Amino acid sequence: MDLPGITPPARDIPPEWLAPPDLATAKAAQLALAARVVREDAHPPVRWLGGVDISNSRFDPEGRVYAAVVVLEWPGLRVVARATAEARATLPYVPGYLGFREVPALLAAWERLATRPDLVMVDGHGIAHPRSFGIATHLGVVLDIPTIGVAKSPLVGRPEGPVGEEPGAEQPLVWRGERLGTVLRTKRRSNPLWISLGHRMSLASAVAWVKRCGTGYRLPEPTRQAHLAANEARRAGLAREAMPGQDIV
DNA sequence: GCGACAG
DNA sequence: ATCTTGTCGC
Repeated sequence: MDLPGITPPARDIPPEWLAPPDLATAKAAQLALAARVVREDAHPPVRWLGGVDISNSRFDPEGRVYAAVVVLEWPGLRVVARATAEARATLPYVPGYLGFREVPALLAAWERLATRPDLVMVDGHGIAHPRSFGIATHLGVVLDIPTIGVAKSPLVGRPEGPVGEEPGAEQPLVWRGERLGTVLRTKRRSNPLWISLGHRMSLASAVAWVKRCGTGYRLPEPTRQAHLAANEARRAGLAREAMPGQDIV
Protein backbone atom coordinates (compact mmCIF):
# COMPACT_ATOMS: atom_id res chain seq x y z
CA MET A 1 0.00 0.00 0.00
CA ASP A 2 0.99 3.61 -0.42
CA LEU A 3 3.03 2.94 -3.51
CA PRO A 4 4.30 5.82 -5.61
CA GLY A 5 1.57 7.36 -7.72
CA ILE A 6 2.63 5.75 -10.98
CA THR A 7 -0.14 3.21 -11.35
CA PRO A 8 -2.04 3.85 -14.59
CA PRO A 9 -5.57 5.19 -14.07
CA ALA A 10 -8.31 2.61 -13.88
CA ARG A 11 -10.28 4.82 -16.22
CA ASP A 12 -9.88 8.08 -18.09
CA ILE A 13 -11.88 10.75 -16.34
CA PRO A 14 -12.82 14.12 -17.89
CA PRO A 15 -11.50 16.99 -15.71
CA GLU A 16 -14.88 18.69 -15.44
CA TRP A 17 -16.15 15.62 -13.59
CA LEU A 18 -13.69 16.33 -10.81
CA ALA A 19 -12.48 19.92 -10.97
CA PRO A 20 -15.03 22.35 -12.45
CA PRO A 21 -13.98 26.03 -12.49
CA ASP A 22 -16.97 27.20 -10.47
CA LEU A 23 -20.10 26.02 -8.70
CA ALA A 24 -22.35 26.74 -11.66
CA THR A 25 -20.25 24.42 -13.80
CA ALA A 26 -20.13 21.90 -10.99
CA LYS A 27 -23.89 21.93 -10.78
CA ALA A 28 -24.23 21.36 -14.52
CA ALA A 29 -21.82 18.43 -14.26
CA GLN A 30 -23.85 16.91 -11.44
CA LEU A 31 -27.06 17.20 -13.43
CA ALA A 32 -25.48 15.63 -16.48
CA LEU A 33 -23.75 12.81 -14.60
CA ALA A 34 -26.83 12.01 -12.54
CA ALA A 35 -28.41 10.68 -15.73
CA ARG A 36 -25.84 7.85 -15.71
CA VAL A 37 -26.82 6.51 -12.32
CA VAL A 38 -27.98 2.89 -12.29
CA ARG A 39 -30.45 2.42 -9.46
CA GLU A 40 -30.58 -1.36 -9.65
CA ASP A 41 -28.28 -4.15 -8.64
CA ALA A 42 -25.73 -4.39 -11.41
CA HIS A 43 -22.68 -5.89 -9.79
CA PRO A 44 -20.86 -9.20 -9.41
CA PRO A 45 -21.28 -11.44 -6.38
CA VAL A 46 -19.64 -9.66 -3.47
CA ARG A 47 -16.43 -11.16 -2.20
CA TRP A 48 -14.58 -7.96 -1.33
CA LEU A 49 -16.25 -5.06 0.43
CA GLY A 50 -14.82 -1.56 0.25
CA GLY A 51 -15.08 1.42 2.56
CA VAL A 52 -13.87 4.97 1.93
CA ASP A 53 -13.52 8.11 4.02
CA ILE A 54 -11.72 11.43 4.23
CA SER A 55 -9.94 13.19 7.07
CA ASN A 56 -9.29 16.93 7.18
CA SER A 57 -6.88 18.95 9.27
CA ARG A 58 -8.42 21.37 11.72
CA PHE A 59 -7.01 24.64 10.47
CA ASP A 60 -4.99 23.87 7.40
CA PRO A 61 -4.55 26.79 4.98
CA GLU A 62 -3.18 24.30 2.44
CA GLY A 63 -6.49 22.43 2.38
CA ARG A 64 -4.93 19.00 2.70
CA VAL A 65 -7.32 16.10 2.36
CA TYR A 66 -6.39 12.59 3.46
CA ALA A 67 -8.29 9.78 1.77
CA ALA A 68 -8.46 6.15 2.75
CA VAL A 69 -9.82 3.10 0.97
CA VAL A 70 -10.08 -0.17 2.83
CA VAL A 71 -11.01 -3.63 1.59
CA LEU A 72 -12.68 -6.23 3.78
CA GLU A 73 -13.36 -9.85 3.01
CA TRP A 74 -16.93 -11.08 2.87
CA PRO A 75 -17.88 -12.82 4.96
CA GLY A 76 -15.61 -12.20 7.89
CA LEU A 77 -15.26 -8.43 7.62
CA ARG A 78 -11.51 -8.56 8.14
CA VAL A 79 -9.48 -5.78 6.59
CA VAL A 80 -7.33 -7.31 3.86
CA ALA A 81 -6.07 -4.20 2.08
CA ARG A 82 -5.68 -0.49 2.65
CA ALA A 83 -4.53 2.48 0.64
CA THR A 84 -4.27 6.15 1.45
CA ALA A 85 -3.48 9.35 -0.40
CA GLU A 86 -3.04 13.04 0.33
CA ALA A 87 -4.46 15.72 -1.94
CA ARG A 88 -5.21 19.44 -1.95
CA ALA A 89 -8.86 20.37 -1.95
CA THR A 90 -9.65 22.89 -4.66
CA LEU A 91 -12.95 23.92 -3.12
CA PRO A 92 -14.06 24.73 0.41
CA TYR A 93 -16.80 22.58 1.86
CA VAL A 94 -20.09 23.57 0.27
CA PRO A 95 -23.16 21.46 1.08
CA GLY A 96 -24.28 19.74 -2.09
CA TYR A 97 -20.80 19.74 -3.67
CA LEU A 98 -18.87 17.45 -1.37
CA GLY A 99 -17.84 15.12 -4.19
CA PHE A 100 -15.72 17.74 -5.93
CA ARG A 101 -13.80 18.25 -2.72
CA GLU A 102 -13.21 14.63 -1.76
CA VAL A 103 -13.49 12.36 -4.79
CA PRO A 104 -10.14 13.37 -6.33
CA ALA A 105 -8.31 12.28 -3.18
CA LEU A 106 -10.33 9.07 -3.07
CA LEU A 107 -9.36 8.30 -6.66
CA ALA A 108 -5.70 8.75 -5.80
CA ALA A 109 -6.03 6.22 -3.00
CA TRP A 110 -8.08 3.92 -5.25
CA GLU A 111 -5.25 3.80 -7.81
CA ARG A 112 -2.88 2.55 -5.14
CA LEU A 113 -5.13 -0.30 -4.16
CA ALA A 114 -3.96 -3.78 -5.08
CA THR A 115 -7.32 -5.50 -4.57
CA ARG A 116 -10.38 -3.73 -5.94
CA PRO A 117 -13.60 -4.26 -3.95
CA ASP A 118 -16.85 -5.43 -5.58
CA LEU A 119 -18.91 -2.92 -3.65
CA VAL A 120 -17.95 0.30 -1.86
CA MET A 121 -19.59 1.99 1.10
CA VAL A 122 -19.04 5.76 1.17
CA ASP A 123 -19.23 8.18 4.09
CA GLY A 124 -21.93 10.53 2.78
CA HIS A 125 -25.12 10.48 0.74
CA GLY A 126 -25.80 8.73 -2.56
CA ILE A 127 -28.91 9.89 -4.42
CA ALA A 128 -30.35 11.48 -1.27
CA HIS A 129 -29.15 14.81 -2.63
CA PRO A 130 -30.83 17.86 -4.23
CA ARG A 131 -29.61 16.74 -7.67
CA SER A 132 -29.42 13.03 -6.91
CA PHE A 133 -25.65 13.26 -6.95
CA GLY A 134 -24.14 12.92 -3.49
CA ILE A 135 -20.54 11.86 -2.98
CA ALA A 136 -21.34 8.14 -3.01
CA THR A 137 -23.01 8.53 -6.38
CA HIS A 138 -20.23 10.79 -7.61
CA LEU A 139 -17.54 8.24 -6.81
CA GLY A 140 -19.65 5.40 -8.17
CA VAL A 141 -20.37 7.06 -11.51
CA VAL A 142 -16.82 8.32 -12.01
CA LEU A 143 -15.39 4.83 -11.50
CA ASP A 144 -18.55 3.08 -12.68
CA ILE A 145 -18.54 0.87 -9.61
CA PRO A 146 -21.30 -0.18 -7.18
CA THR A 147 -21.54 2.21 -4.23
CA ILE A 148 -23.72 2.81 -1.19
CA GLY A 149 -24.21 6.13 0.59
CA VAL A 150 -23.89 5.93 4.38
CA ALA A 151 -24.43 9.39 5.89
CA LYS A 152 -24.49 10.34 9.55
CA SER A 153 -26.92 13.24 9.17
CA PRO A 154 -29.54 14.50 6.72
CA LEU A 155 -28.91 16.67 3.69
CA VAL A 156 -32.38 16.70 2.16
CA GLY A 157 -35.61 15.03 3.20
CA ARG A 158 -36.77 13.53 6.46
CA PRO A 159 -37.91 10.19 7.77
CA GLU A 160 -41.58 9.47 7.11
CA GLY A 161 -42.11 8.83 10.80
CA PRO A 162 -40.21 8.43 14.07
CA VAL A 163 -37.40 5.90 13.85
CA GLY A 164 -37.76 3.13 16.41
CA GLU A 165 -35.18 2.89 19.16
CA GLU A 166 -34.21 -0.71 18.49
CA PRO A 167 -31.28 -1.51 16.19
CA GLY A 168 -32.68 -2.42 12.79
CA ALA A 169 -35.56 0.03 13.03
CA GLU A 170 -36.01 2.03 9.84
CA GLN A 171 -38.13 4.67 8.15
CA PRO A 172 -38.40 5.72 4.50
CA LEU A 173 -36.44 8.87 3.70
CA VAL A 174 -38.72 11.16 1.72
CA TRP A 175 -38.08 14.47 0.00
CA ARG A 176 -40.61 16.38 -2.05
CA GLY A 177 -42.83 13.32 -2.12
CA GLU A 178 -40.03 11.11 -3.43
CA ARG A 179 -38.45 8.10 -1.75
CA LEU A 180 -34.71 8.81 -1.61
CA GLY A 181 -33.44 6.32 0.91
CA THR A 182 -33.83 4.79 4.33
CA VAL A 183 -33.15 6.19 7.79
CA LEU A 184 -31.74 3.27 9.74
CA ARG A 185 -31.01 2.84 13.43
CA THR A 186 -27.89 0.70 13.75
CA LYS A 187 -27.22 1.10 17.45
CA ARG A 188 -29.17 1.86 20.58
CA ARG A 189 -29.02 5.45 21.84
CA SER A 190 -27.18 6.50 18.72
CA ASN A 191 -28.50 8.71 15.97
CA PRO A 192 -29.67 6.77 12.92
CA LEU A 193 -27.79 6.51 9.62
CA TRP A 194 -29.10 7.90 6.33
CA ILE A 195 -28.76 5.22 3.71
CA SER A 196 -29.19 5.73 -0.02
CA LEU A 197 -28.04 3.92 -3.14
CA GLY A 198 -24.97 5.34 -4.83
CA HIS A 199 -24.63 3.53 -8.15
CA ARG A 200 -25.28 0.09 -9.65
CA MET A 201 -27.25 -0.81 -6.55
CA SER A 202 -30.84 -1.00 -5.35
CA LEU A 203 -31.95 0.70 -2.14
CA ALA A 204 -33.04 -2.65 -0.73
CA SER A 205 -29.59 -4.14 -1.30
CA ALA A 206 -27.89 -1.03 0.04
CA VAL A 207 -29.77 -1.27 3.31
CA ALA A 208 -29.25 -5.02 3.49
CA TRP A 209 -25.49 -4.64 3.11
CA VAL A 210 -25.30 -1.97 5.79
CA LYS A 211 -27.17 -4.27 8.16
CA ARG A 212 -24.90 -7.21 7.32
CA CYS A 213 -21.86 -5.12 8.10
CA GLY A 214 -22.93 -4.16 11.59
CA THR A 215 -20.45 -5.06 14.31
CA GLY A 216 -21.99 -3.38 17.31
CA TYR A 217 -20.88 0.11 16.39
CA ARG A 218 -22.95 2.88 14.92
CA LEU A 219 -21.11 2.72 11.59
CA PRO A 220 -20.93 -0.37 9.40
CA GLU A 221 -17.47 -1.98 9.46
CA PRO A 222 -16.24 -0.82 6.02
CA THR A 223 -16.91 2.85 6.72
CA ARG A 224 -15.74 2.54 10.30
CA GLN A 225 -12.41 1.07 9.23
CA ALA A 226 -12.01 3.67 6.49
CA HIS A 227 -12.54 6.42 9.04
CA LEU A 228 -9.81 4.99 11.26
CA ALA A 229 -7.45 4.62 8.32
CA ALA A 230 -8.04 8.19 7.12
CA ASN A 231 -7.31 9.58 10.55
CA GLU A 232 -4.12 7.54 10.78
CA ALA A 233 -3.04 8.84 7.40
CA ARG A 234 -3.59 12.43 8.47
CA ARG A 235 -1.62 12.04 11.66
CA ALA A 236 1.20 10.33 9.83
CA GLY A 237 1.21 13.11 7.26
CA LEU A 238 1.42 15.77 9.93
CA ALA A 239 4.11 13.89 11.83
CA ARG A 240 6.24 13.72 8.71
CA GLU A 241 6.10 17.50 8.41
CA ALA A 242 6.77 18.16 12.06
CA MET A 243 9.85 15.93 12.04
CA PRO A 244 11.63 16.29 8.70
CA GLY A 245 14.34 13.71 8.23
CA GLN A 246 12.82 11.26 10.65
CA ASP A 247 11.42 9.08 7.85
CA ILE A 248 8.28 7.99 9.58
CA VAL A 249 6.74 4.99 7.92
C1' DG B 1 -36.57 37.05 1.19
C1' DC B 2 -35.35 33.68 4.99
C1' DG B 3 -33.58 29.42 6.73
C1' DA B 4 -31.32 24.71 5.85
C1' DC B 5 -27.28 22.71 4.64
C1' DA B 6 -23.44 15.39 3.85
C1' DG B 7 -18.09 16.01 5.25
C1' DA C 1 -14.41 17.32 9.18
C1' DT C 2 -11.75 18.58 13.79
C1' DC C 3 -10.37 20.23 18.89
C1' DT C 4 -10.20 16.29 23.45
C1' DT C 5 -10.46 13.03 29.08
C1' DG C 6 -13.17 12.19 31.88
C1' DT C 7 -17.60 11.75 32.92
C1' DC C 8 -22.71 11.39 33.13
C1' DG C 9 -26.41 8.33 31.81
C1' DC C 10 -28.70 4.24 30.01
